[in-house]
Amino acid sequence: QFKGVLSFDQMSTKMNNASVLVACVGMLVYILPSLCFFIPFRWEEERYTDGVKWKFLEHKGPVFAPPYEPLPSNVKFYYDGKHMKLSPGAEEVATFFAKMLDHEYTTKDVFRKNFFKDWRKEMTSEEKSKLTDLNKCDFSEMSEYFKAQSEARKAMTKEEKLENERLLQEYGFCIMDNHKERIANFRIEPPGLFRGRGDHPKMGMLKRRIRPEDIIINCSKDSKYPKPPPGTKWKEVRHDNKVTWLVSWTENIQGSIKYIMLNPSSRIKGEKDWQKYEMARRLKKCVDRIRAQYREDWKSKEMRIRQRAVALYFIDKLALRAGNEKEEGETADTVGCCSLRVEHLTLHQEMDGQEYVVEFDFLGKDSIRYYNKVPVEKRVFKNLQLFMEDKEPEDDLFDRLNTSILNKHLQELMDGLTAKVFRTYNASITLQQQLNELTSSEDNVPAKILSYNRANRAVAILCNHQRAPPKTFEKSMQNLQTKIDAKKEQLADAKRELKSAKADAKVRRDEKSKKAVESKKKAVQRIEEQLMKLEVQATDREENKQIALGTSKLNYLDPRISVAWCKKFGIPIEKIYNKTQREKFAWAIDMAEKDYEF
DNA sequence: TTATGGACTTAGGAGAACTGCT
DNA sequence: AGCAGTTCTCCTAAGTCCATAA
Repeated sequence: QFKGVLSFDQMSTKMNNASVLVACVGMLVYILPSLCFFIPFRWEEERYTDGVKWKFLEHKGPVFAPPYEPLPSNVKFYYDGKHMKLSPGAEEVATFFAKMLDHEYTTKDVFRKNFFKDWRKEMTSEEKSKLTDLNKCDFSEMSEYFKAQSEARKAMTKEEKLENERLLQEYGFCIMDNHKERIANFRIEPPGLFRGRGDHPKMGMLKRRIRPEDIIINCSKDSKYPKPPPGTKWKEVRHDNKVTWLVSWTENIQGSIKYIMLNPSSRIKGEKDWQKYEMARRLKKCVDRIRAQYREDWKSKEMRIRQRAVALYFIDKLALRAGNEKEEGETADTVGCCSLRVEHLTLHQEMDGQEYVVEFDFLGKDSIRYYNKVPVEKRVFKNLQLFMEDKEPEDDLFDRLNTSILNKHLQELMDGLTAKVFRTYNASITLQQQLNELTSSEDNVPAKILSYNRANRAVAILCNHQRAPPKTFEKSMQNLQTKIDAKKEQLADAKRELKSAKADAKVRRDEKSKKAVESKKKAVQRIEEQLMKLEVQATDREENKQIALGTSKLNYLDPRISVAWCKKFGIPIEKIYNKTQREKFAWAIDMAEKDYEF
């Protein structure tokens, strides 16, 4: 259905309404084959088939990390209390460690062990024989030096900004099929020490410097190829128009490939984003059938089918991720639905007055903890007991299931359906329902925005999008409360003044005192509004303490729902989406009318 | 059937930039 | 102007899912 989508070429430039209309009609038409003769000829040339992503691609290549600058001779390194001059290679790696000294992970055993092992590889044989114990290394002068440097840099940011702007203009854009597009990450990742998330077995390892010889360039044959820095060569220049990346290289920690790709505002990303939400809307149409199906499958004679059905129920109900298998010892120990282990669930026949409660406790993506107590249907509960029978805690809960089996099944239920579509679907439908429930047209703008944030928050909670509470949270809450108290006093004063003005006006009965009453009334009103705004702010912030709204907003919520909501309730779109977000969602902003339904 | 590679989306944190207040 | 607090942008790790090889 979504193969060879229509061009969004109008998205990168400023769309005019007429072309948007054409685009919308075009899309609609593409979805309804019966109207195929309607496909405007102008799309013909830009609609690709067979996985072709572009016809023309030209760019300037990546920006490399600045070369290493040796430390000034007065910044010293000490081993066992004695000054020691390091070779340039060893010194560079030492500075990576020194820059992280304030961070907790430099105290972790695994980090130190990995770092020291990789550092020794960069040492001269003489250094290697001398430096045998990391605990005897003193990086503090280096650390101080870098702190001073970053202070100094703050003072001269003007020139730096200018240089950054120049680099952006020169390397930050490419031409893809007649359009100048912003590149997302045109800078090559600088060398440093790898910091995994959570309990990562490779934390502290040396991430090596990427050279032109490591780089594969992708561009069209008939474009001006990017030039490698003088005296160097690219690893390869290829012309693969079945992929969207411009530059790639292999990273040395996991051996995986890294890419330079386009910004979310680009046609190629926007189009994909739109397809994602269209897929979720297709799921909406058949989700009832699928739910009925998996409930039926809970009773299956076959264990693998029961497991599949229970896993799918979790993915649907709890918005869990699919849960691919991971290579042990290569990454932090995290799981998703299909990779859940027995130790991650506790079954409670009865808990807090509810029957059949499942307690989940596991680390998910980015080692974020998922903790939830969920009442489930009796049949699910019984199945879980069955799956857990005679197993060790570290055994797989779904031993007859993996993501590939699950996705194959989903594919049969609906063309193009995979596990992650459920997350998108449930997130978007939740936003829409919550907005319908929470928004009142009588509310003023800040109250409506609070409702929006609450709807957004419901989704973030569903998807378990957490953040570390800001370090200054308690204090800033207190400050806000102080402000509110002050405002309340101010309001009381204003009310008193209004009262006396009224009394005054009753006695005097002249124009001047009437006017005074009016202006006092206005003042009271204004202060009331300000107070209300502050209180709303406080509520919003308190509720948001540990919740990250950004991820769902950016990746799970069909932007057309938000755009429609803004139009319906007269909220300026700027209150919901900042500049970057508006660029990313340009297609939705121009497409969705106030009656859009997900 | 499983393992591996490849391409792409999704994720939270760090630091820069901005805003509003005194 | 300077500061504190908030918001935005950048960074890159960590997922998903598909294709292909063994």
